[in-house]
Amino acid sequence: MISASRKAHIRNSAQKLFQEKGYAATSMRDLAKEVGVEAPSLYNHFSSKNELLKEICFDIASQFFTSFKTATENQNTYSEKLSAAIKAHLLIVYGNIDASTVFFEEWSFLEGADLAKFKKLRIFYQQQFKTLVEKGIEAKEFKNIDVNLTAFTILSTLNATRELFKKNSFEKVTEHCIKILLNGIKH
Amino acid sequence: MISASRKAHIRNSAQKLFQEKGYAATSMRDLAKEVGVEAPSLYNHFSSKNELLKEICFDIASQFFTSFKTATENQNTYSEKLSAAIKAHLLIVYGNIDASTVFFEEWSFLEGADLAKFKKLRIFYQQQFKTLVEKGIEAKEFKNIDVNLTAFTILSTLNATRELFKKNSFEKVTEHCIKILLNGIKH
DNA sequence: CAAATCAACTAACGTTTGTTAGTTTTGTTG
DNA sequence: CAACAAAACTAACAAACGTTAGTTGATTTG
Repeated sequence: MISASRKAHIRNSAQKLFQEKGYAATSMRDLAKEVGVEAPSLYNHFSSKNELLKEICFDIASQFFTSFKTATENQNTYSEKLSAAIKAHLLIVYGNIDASTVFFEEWSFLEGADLAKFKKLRIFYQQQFKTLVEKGIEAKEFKNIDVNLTAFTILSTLNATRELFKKNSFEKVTEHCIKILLNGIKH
Repeated sequence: MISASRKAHIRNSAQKLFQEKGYAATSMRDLAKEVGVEAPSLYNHFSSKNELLKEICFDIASQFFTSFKTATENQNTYSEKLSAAIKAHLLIVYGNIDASTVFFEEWSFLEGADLAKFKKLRIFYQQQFKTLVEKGIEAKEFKNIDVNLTAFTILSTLNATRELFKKNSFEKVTEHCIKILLNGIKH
């Protein structure tokens, strides 16, 4: 049981509990019990409860960014780019349901500079979707709809899919989201 | 300062704080400070912290149900019924942003029988939207899409609008939601 | 094999938590 | 205005909180 995997195991347990009960309602003793250890032992791996949250949030954030970039850069039309971005986003959610939930629901418990930095990342990610919609409108691929509202709607729909993946396959959910969201905006 | 309005004032403060910081992270002393009183005084009006949450959640739930019913029963087509239901839902959200947020985000902190009852209400409300979509498909007004996924998508989009109302008018958001959501499913 | 590092442990700290008990003040009503 | 009820107060409770200190046993490294 080497150090890296132990740390990862603790983080996985934290993701699970934060997702299940929320950050504030999860105590370090709850987490310790889940890991199978006494609470103070956790501090050999993480300096604080909030650092645990920080690592979870920023790690998955970077996955969303990477996935978005590689998915969109190899597409031609904005319709295709948006489809690819949606699919890429959902792939990360599907593969990291616990962490995604923490990312969407618990980030507000980040503190100080971490919180500020996280907010900026979030806005920037949303901006990427907004830009896609904007350029799609310019290219006459999309209807002339409100860009802010549309980008927001797309992301909030995607974020809600965590719930759907419990009972539906990745393919089915993805297909449905792309269909619903793109039909609403395409010419 | 009569009893009823005092109680309402406490509940409003609780809604605000629960929405802002979450139920678990809001202490009775936080709430007391917001109300302008000492913590034990709150127990003259509510028997526990959880009862406060219960009243908030079930009160707004009944508003959603009433609003849905009166909105849909006077419409002819399923397209119109769904539009009316969306608008009715958004009207409640718009008029009760704090309570709606608590309803959507903090209900899981309900305890025992309240929690079980609330879950049933939630499923039933979702079922109403599902039925609307189902009948719309039967009547050939809507495409032959997955009913569960569609009902879920509609509601999660509507629930996310809390955020939008901070920067956009009721009319603009409502119009946008109806357009996006109905265009995605109409023939 | 000794030295050093790592990761667990127990004990305990100071705070904050929801809540109760008992008392005093405020406001209403006969 | 006296009597009563409503709603505030102070003091305090036991439990749970995040975290620190100091120690012990296991594992890795020179």
